[in-house]
Amino acid sequence: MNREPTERQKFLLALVVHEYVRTAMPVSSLTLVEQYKLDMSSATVRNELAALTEMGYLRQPHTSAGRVPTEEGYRFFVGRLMQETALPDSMRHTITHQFYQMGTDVEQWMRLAASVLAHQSRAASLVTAPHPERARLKHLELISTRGRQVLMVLVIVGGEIRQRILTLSEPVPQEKLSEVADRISRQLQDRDADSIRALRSHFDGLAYDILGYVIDDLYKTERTISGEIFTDGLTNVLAEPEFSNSEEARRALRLLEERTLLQELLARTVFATNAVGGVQVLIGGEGTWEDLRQSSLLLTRYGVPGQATGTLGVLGPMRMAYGRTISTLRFLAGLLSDLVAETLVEDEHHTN
Amino acid sequence: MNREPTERQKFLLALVVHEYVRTAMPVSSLTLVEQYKLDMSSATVRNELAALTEMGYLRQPHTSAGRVPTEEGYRFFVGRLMQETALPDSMRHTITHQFYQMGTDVEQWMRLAASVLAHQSRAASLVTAPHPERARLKHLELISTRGRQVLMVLVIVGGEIRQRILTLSEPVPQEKLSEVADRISRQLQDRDADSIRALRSHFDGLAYDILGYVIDDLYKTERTISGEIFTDGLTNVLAEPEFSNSEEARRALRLLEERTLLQELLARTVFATNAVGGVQVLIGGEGTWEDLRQSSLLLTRYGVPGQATGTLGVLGPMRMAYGRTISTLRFLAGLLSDLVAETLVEDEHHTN
DNA sequence: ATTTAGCACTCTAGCGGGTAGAGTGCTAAA
DNA sequence: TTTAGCACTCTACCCGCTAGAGTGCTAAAT
Repeated sequence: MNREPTERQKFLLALVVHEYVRTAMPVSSLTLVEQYKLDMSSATVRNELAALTEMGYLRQPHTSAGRVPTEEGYRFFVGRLMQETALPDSMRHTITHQFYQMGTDVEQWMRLAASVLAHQSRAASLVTAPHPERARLKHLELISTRGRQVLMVLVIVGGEIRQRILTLSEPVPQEKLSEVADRISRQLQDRDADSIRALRSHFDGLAYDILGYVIDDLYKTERTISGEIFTDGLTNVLAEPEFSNSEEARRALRLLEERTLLQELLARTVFATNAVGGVQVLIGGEGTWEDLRQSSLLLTRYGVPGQATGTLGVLGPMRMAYGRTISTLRFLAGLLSDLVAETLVEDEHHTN
Repeated sequence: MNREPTERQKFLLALVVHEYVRTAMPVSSLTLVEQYKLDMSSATVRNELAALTEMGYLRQPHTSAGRVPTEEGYRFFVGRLMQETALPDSMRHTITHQFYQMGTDVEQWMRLAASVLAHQSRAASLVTAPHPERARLKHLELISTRGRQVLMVLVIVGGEIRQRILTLSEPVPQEKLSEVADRISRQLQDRDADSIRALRSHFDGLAYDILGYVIDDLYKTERTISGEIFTDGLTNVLAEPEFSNSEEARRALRLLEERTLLQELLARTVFATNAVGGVQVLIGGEGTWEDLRQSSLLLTRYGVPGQATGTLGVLGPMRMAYGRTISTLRFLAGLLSDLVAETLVEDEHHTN
């Protein structure tokens, strides 16, 4: 069933996908000939479409309807036929400019990335903040609040900040707290949880206790996929005809709402089937994700591998402008990677 | 058209609302008699329903259909007829317990609040974090990163934390930075932006510069309605029949997605028409909000007025279980207010 | 060996008519 | 004032029909 299509068949398959993405209606042989001024008759096209249908790349909603790509068809298109629609240079510049103008606020970057992705792909986007794979201590601060309660602020290499309220066994004056925090900051700077645990025994009572919380928090930082998942363009997917019945829409949106589902998905998808230049393409849920049966999910990682990475994703109908979406993803991933690299270099420099 | 209904008419109006909320189908006179074992005939009910229709509280989708509440009908119901469905004690305890178990992480509180609200109301919920009306400095930290770049961490009374990267005119060693931060923290603790601005001239070069950023950030904190708006239960509203056509669904969800719209709404709604014990009830967009024509929005504030407050909201179809939703809102607002008050007291105590 | 014109065939979307039933409003009696 | 009874209205649904879109196949043309 899946023998290699001829060149002409591949060409026609690409046209069918393109046309179907554009119109959301089954594509007929005559439409193709007229729309793309093909140098052959509709009968010839019909024969070829019949062959593609035989091979499993197209299907007919019913006997007297045009053709629609199957999941297999989309996969073949994305993997073998698609040419990326490069973003116009002006657009790239505008976007780059926006990011650099935004300063160094990670949260703003994430919102902007989500917004750009949603706009360009006309689908729902999701972005996770860059997340250190090994959380290393950059700075510790202890602030006395009331009695035995202390606010612990943990600055992690890369800029992430964690806060937490501790309850100590007895009240400790601010001077003492500052002194301990300062000692820990200086002596354990740039160390990760494991390393701090090994050195913990060198510290006395209060510092020893505090380090317990620090280690705990560093581990927590490594474990959580990311504090927050930024999304945008949810309403885009509701606008698509395949989600007009709203039951399908719910299925898809549930993913974006239930972070646990999403995290599982992200975790399992790192090793996904269809990858184009670092972009994972999940079409129709790949038979595994019931809720995504009608949808496609594109994912890519950005950042500096081994140090801090995050995820960019687009969720939309299977009938999606893969070319434009993938190249947007790639462009944004590159841009964000540069930004992350720069902040890491800054930290690095500080270390030496 | 709006003369006062008789007692019996009010009673029947309440029944119609109740029944329609339950079934989402037009309510007939016979249904009412049977469902609620009324001590009168369907003909009598019919006469009363006709009167209520005349008054504008009910309408008929077509001649031979049952009755459906109008916006006016819902307003009358909420304002005059509704009895709140108190949450069962066991539920209150469970929820309270969850909050106290969660510790002092504000973000977790918000997520939990959004989740509880969405569940209880079976609609979409939105929650903004408690936000100080006057941002007062609690603690300042300056951390050298690379060359002239410095990470400024601002802890604000109430627990909020802001971070920002500054670029100084020349490199400054960490010791000097710490000393300046420490001096500022000690001397300007608990002061707000205005107060710090007045005292700024007492400080020398570096500290003076830094204070500029501090003042700026404090103002920013006061201006932003809240860093983040937490939502949950978006898929609940998609499940409602009135949103099955997806165009309506988009309109409603757009509000929750576009934070600017939402902020405008929150700002203008503080002075809204229909308020029940602190809960603002916006029915059918009150003629102003085109996107909410089919929806109702319930809002309430929580926190300590004049110090730190936040907003709780529920967005759902006009056909909503107002009783349960409002009492849930009230309960949660009280709970969160207590929590906020406690953290404020802690800070207060620390001050003395 | 392909390509293509021609044509019979199939299936859907849409329309009109016809019907059952739900629910009303009204009238007249209780 | 309530209620039984009934005529009336409107919808939802089913049915059959038709126009048209698009196919697959066959046989001729290249």
